[in-house]
Amino acid sequence: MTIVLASDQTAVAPSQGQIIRDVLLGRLQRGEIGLEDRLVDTAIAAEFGVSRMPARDALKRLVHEGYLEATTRGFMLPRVTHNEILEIFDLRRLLEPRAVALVAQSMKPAELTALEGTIGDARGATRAGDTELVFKASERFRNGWIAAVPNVSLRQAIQRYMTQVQAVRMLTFRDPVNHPLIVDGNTRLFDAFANRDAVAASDHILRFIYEGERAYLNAVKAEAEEAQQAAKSA
Amino acid sequence: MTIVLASDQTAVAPSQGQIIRDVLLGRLQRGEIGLEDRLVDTAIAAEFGVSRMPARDALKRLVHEGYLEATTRGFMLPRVTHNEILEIFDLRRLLEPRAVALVAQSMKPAELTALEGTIGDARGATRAGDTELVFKASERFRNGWIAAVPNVSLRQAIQRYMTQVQAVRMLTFRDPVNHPLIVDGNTRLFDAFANRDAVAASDHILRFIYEGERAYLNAVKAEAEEAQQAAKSA
DNA sequence: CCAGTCAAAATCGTATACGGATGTCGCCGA
DNA sequence: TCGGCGACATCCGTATACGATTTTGACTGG
Repeated sequence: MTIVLASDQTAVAPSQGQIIRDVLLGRLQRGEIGLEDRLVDTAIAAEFGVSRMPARDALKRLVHEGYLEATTRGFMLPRVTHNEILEIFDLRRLLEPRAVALVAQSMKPAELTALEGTIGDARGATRAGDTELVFKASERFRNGWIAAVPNVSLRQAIQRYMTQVQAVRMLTFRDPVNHPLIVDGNTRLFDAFANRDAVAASDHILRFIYEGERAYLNAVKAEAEEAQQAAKSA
Repeated sequence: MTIVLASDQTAVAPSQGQIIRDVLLGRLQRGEIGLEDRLVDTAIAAEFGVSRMPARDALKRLVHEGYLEATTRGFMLPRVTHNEILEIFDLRRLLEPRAVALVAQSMKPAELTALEGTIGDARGATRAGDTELVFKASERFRNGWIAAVPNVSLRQAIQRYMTQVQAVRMLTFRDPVNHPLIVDGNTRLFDAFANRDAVAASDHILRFIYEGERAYLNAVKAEAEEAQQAAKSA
């Protein structure tokens, strides 16, 4: 897999700010930055051995990309509202069926093989009951097919809300009941890719998104009940 | 109309960079910056009476928003490729039918009245043959309904590609044949809004986008033939 | 012991400065 | 006269520094 930049083909010399931004984005996407963490430019600068400017640059860019939120005291993860999450499910239903259809028609054997590996990993991890690994494998599967979306604008539109999806995903993953649903959904999607069946891919992802929404709503309900129980017992 | 910021409710003190960015964006959207113009941070800084930092900040933000392109020698208008334009038409067909359907169901009387004004302006300008005014009115119509999209995430996804749409629109507007098509399309869409007819709104915008794509392809073909003519006569 | 006030720390936004890369222009030779 | 080469100008990225604002924490008075 070659490194592909956002909009250009020749990467002469990525600036420090760019490098830092990429590293931070990786951490954000891997969930290494918690809701309570505050990212401060001076700290980032010290870590990377540069001045505040490239660090600030990276932070401001991440804010603009929607990955962070600027506060009066450092940069933090944006607080995603319940409503926003429902909006994003709606948006996903518009974009992703077409995206996977295009992928099904254009996927190269090498990409297919890479995806197959993540499916196997997820299956193994589910049997072993390793939540963390199921999560990682499913994330790699998703990132894999998104990277294969041939319509660049469509791909970028999908990637915009990836962090929020990631957050929701982390919530629903806490209930192991959802693990087989996710693995099965991914498997069906993969089979559609392998068969170059664009229609099946669309149908599967749509069903998958609806299932994800239901799982999210269940998780929210469970959390609310839990809070109520705690309040009652106190 | 109250001033609503991108993501927050309280505007304590917009930074210089923010102000400059807004001013430059206005110029870009009004077409005051040509394809050959190079925006340089020192010049911007001098114009606004600040240092390079806020100017650079504004420029980099505009780059990230897709309004500008960073070169080794200043910031310029991005060169949108033919392929990218076709991709965006595809994306529009996915997002905008749903968006206008939601608008049709949720539009407030005040917003409707504002849109009605732009329709009237466009009709008048078409009769008068004033390309510039038709363009402006149609732009205000589009911005008007986009602002009324209740799903914030969906709205932002649409706004992301607005500059590119704007560029294409400017190209197709050069042929007055397209003016009545545009005005009629907007009128049909407006009627659907007025009748709260979500289905009709979806259908109209979809047809409108297809017409837009055809007009774009015709404009490209016409341009190519023109270039050929010029080459032959030379 | 608690509340109010004020000072200090933290952090952001901006200013100024320097080095490096890249494009441009003029000069020189064929 | 035209092409190649080198010095200069331009502009970007980054470093360092300073003032403003907001939060935190301690100190004092009730």
